[in-house]
Amino acid sequence: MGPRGGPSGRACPPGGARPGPFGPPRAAPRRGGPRRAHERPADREPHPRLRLPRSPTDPGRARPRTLDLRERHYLDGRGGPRPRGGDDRRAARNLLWPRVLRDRSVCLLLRPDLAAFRPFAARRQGGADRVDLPHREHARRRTDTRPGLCADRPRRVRRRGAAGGGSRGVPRTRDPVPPGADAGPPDHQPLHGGLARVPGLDPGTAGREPSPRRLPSRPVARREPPPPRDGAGRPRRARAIGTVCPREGTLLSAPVLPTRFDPSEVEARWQAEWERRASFHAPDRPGGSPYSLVLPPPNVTGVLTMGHMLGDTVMDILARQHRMRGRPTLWVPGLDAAGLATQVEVRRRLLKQGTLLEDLPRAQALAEIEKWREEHERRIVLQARAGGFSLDWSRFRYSMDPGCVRATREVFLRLYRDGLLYRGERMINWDPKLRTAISDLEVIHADEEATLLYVRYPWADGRPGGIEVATVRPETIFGDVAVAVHPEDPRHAADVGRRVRVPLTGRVVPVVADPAIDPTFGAGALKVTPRHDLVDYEVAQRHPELASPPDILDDRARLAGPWVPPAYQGLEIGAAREKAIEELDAGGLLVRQEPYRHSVARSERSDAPVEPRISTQWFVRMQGLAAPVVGAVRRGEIRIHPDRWERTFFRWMEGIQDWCISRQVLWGHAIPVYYCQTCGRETVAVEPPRECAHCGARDLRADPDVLDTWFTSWLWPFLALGWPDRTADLERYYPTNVLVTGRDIMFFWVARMMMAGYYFTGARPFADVCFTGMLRDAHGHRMSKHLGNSPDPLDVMREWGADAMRFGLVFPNPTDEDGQFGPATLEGARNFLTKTWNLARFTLAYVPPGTAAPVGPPPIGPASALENRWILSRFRRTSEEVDRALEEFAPTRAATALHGFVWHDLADRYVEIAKDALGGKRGEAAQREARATLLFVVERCLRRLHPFVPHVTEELWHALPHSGDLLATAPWPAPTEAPADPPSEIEMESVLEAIRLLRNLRSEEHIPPEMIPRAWIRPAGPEIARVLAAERTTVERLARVRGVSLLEREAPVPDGVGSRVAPLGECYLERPPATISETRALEREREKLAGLLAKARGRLEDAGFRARAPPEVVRDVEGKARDLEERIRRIDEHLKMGASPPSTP
RNA sequence: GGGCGCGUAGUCUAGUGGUUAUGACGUCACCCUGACACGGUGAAGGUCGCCAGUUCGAAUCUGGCCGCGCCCA
Repeated sequence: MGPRGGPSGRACPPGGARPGPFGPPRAAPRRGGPRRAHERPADREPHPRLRLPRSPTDPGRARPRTLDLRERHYLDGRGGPRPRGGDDRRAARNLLWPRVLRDRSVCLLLRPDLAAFRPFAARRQGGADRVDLPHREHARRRTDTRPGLCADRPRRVRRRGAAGGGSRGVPRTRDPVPPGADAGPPDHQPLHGGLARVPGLDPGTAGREPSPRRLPSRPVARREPPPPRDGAGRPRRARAIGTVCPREGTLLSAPVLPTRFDPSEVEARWQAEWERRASFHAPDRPGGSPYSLVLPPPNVTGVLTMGHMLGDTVMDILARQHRMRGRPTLWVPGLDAAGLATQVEVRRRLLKQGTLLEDLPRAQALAEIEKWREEHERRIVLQARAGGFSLDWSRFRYSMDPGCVRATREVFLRLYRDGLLYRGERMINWDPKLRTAISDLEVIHADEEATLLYVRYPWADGRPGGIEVATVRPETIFGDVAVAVHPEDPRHAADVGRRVRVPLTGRVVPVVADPAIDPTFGAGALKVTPRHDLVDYEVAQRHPELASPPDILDDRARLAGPWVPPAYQGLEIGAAREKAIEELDAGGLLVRQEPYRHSVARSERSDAPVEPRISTQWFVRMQGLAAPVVGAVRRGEIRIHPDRWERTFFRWMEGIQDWCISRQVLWGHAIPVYYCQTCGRETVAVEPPRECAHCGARDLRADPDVLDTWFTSWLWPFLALGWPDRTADLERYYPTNVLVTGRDIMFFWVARMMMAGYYFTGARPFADVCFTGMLRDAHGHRMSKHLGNSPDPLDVMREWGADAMRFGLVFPNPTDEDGQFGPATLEGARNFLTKTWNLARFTLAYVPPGTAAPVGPPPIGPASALENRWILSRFRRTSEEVDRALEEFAPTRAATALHGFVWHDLADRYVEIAKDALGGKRGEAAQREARATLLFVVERCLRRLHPFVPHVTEELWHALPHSGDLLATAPWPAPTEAPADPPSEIEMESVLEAIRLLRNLRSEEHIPPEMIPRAWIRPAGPEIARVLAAERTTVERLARVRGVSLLEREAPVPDGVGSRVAPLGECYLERPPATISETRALEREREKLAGLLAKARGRLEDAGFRARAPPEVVRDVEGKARDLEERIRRIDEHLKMGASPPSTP
């Protein structure tokens, strides 16, 4: 399928140098103008060998209509004002560039014999629609293409025409890169060897739907590329890397990468390849020191959210980095059944179909839940795989698999035997909707509006008046056993011991004193309802003389029980409350009502108001379990990152309450307790017993309850490795190294895992805990499924790619704080990946065929080019920062360092500076050194970036010379590889500052783009002078100036120049005659410097400063002040000069 | 109510006592420049929440206040 699948586009237009439709408006002055006269017309023509054969399916006709429009425009488009406004532009662009045309990048082979690259071509199958398009068209130009909007084109043309037509401006030579050592025969080894036909490229396992472009069976409707342009009209986008040296006929035979990378294709391919090679399968017998972590098993309740992706990305960064460091690395995936939570979801789904889960027979209900689990497990696994996370899927665990069942029961038995479990009647949180006990942690408190009622409880002895009681829950009045006041409350001192009649019931109860009563609340008196309020319960405990009441609410929170009058029996709370208020009012006992805001406890799962209720449940005694953990964290045996959360952690651990572990729900691990119907005692066993352990009777009844889902989860780090068996994995990979999770489950899970780890294995379950923040959407709102603002990670990955998602998650928001995540974040990440991609394309263009993989930096000495010394030194510093940040669990810092280095130091500065040397303009030795430096730094950047963005780096790494099978298993380079060279950084600063100053002047003086002005610099010191003299050509090229002269200290200021004063020295730039001097910038600069000088002088005049500040600081400030004075003096000179009209240069 | 944390350009963010306060997004201007317009160059934009204190010197340390968030009750 080579030719068919191969590029249908062309590297360069096949036609001759005839004036294309783009020709007249733009090309004539610029390219056809006199300054290009030395070029043969054929220069814009590709070398014959660069021309690609037309694919048989490419008839080379039938131009899309849109392109005709475009053409017409360029033919006749002139005159009129330039349209403004993004919408117009966008509309025009959309009209003219159907998405498929715009987004598909160039895919070119610059080699005629496509057969040699069949694999590559095959992989790019579907490239049929990848036409060689000018989609880099400037937005404005696109606008121009709309008939009638063509507008201002002439304005530009006029200007250019003026510049180009006259003798103004300096002809810019555009020497092509001369052939270097790479001018040899195009026998570069095929890249991507063997990867094209990855057998396991199964979209299912790869977690991604196949891109239609990759479907081989269906030839995509061909889009004809735009007509060949030549000269200036030729769409620039059509350029491919290989054309860097077309004139010499040098062919870089490497398959040219498209200008952007296509994540859907690249990512699925590498995921399949990693899987095929079992790259993430942890060795069963690891040598060296293993690195292990468990994936916090997501709940089958739903699917993965962006929050999961954040944690997973952080874990993957750590895992991949350690794997590259050569440590046998195990990352265990898993899934949590999340009993109650899942059951609630299944119940909700069935309810929509009109079925009540509770009505189904047990087996059928469980089958429904199982169905749910299957569906969601599939989805979750798909999502996790699509992210490219380096999980060892062969070790996948599910919290309800047989091993987990056994482990959970063993743990129960052990705690029971050790006396840490008890069954008791205590006040627990009751969810009346789900009709189960829940733990304290599953209760959410939130402020809600309510009405506070003041109810008069009349004296029992019939005297007038009574005691005023404030309550928001009048319906619980039937459960009252007393009225309580604070013992030191003078208002009620006389009332204690008297008796009152409970309204609506007539029961007589005492007034008691109790210190728990808040005398400032309401009227200072509270009704005591022990069975339905924790505080009241405790009050009642302290007053054993009070009656012990029955429940007044049933398990659905309806009024019931012997103390409830018939009229209220069976009423829901709300109805009962209304009725009570009505009757109290009617009876004249309702003194007043006022609005009241108070905290209401609701169930996390059902959102129903939680009823405190006395109930018989199983509990774990936590205090003994917590003690060793607190000690361990204090000793630093387990470290929490960021460490400020330790305080919160300790506070909770020290006030820890017993854990209610039994749940009255359908789904979960059964409580392994059996009650003997004969002797009444309980038998606890891992395997269901046949007879009572105490009396041997066979009449056993299993406990009907199940265990809290966290009762299994808290075992996860060792359970996932095979505990309680002494498996090989457990031996070798436990304790694990790190746990990464959200802070929201610090108590639920993290703290309990620590307790379980120490108690059951005698060891810490992990050495470090790393908390991630919550994600917020672009508006700053918390991402939640509830709000519907949390996108499905699969959608995000489909649109942006897994790598962009991953990078967007850790950059730029700190991972341990709440971070914003939205399209802007993703766009930034994607742009960075595109930048990296193009940096590699650029490198590829300058890497001679057959270049060996870089083993280390090229030998660099004092004679080496400054930019090479500088970039290596910068890379050294960046590498150190990356390693340090990762060690400190700060992936954001590492990502930021890499982002800044790759984009700004490497791409913006180094590459621009080194272009001359790379192209061979500075001689062969310089070229060799530059190429070796570039290749080394780029290759090492790919390695360091790999844990963050594994797919794109793997792809690029294979395209560049490399040694080894996979980047995923390539060694992590040591930062010390590259030499640190601080002087080079100082020197380069001068060069960069000179460039910046001149560019700045250029911009301020409105120097037209085509003008290359002369420049002068008066360096501030000999060292700067030396550097600038040595790097003069670099400054000239990057600042687009010519003939930089270094002025002596007293040399006069050249005439007709714009000027700038800076620490570097003074810069002057020739300006076009018509330009009026811009003094504003100078004045602004002077103002700023004067402010700084005043500040410095103030400090120097301060006797205290001179006396107490360290001498070096004083010297520093003195130097600074002198420097500032000098610079101000010079600015003043310039301003004086500027006042007189400049002479013509 | 108690505790913890956070307030730095329009937005997000770096910054552990001496910096001309970092970077990104956004804005404005110019530009297709032989890797990249998902790009390049330049510019504008800051009372470092407010008030006091410590210090020769505070975005940075202390206290108070204001605002926001989280956890716990």
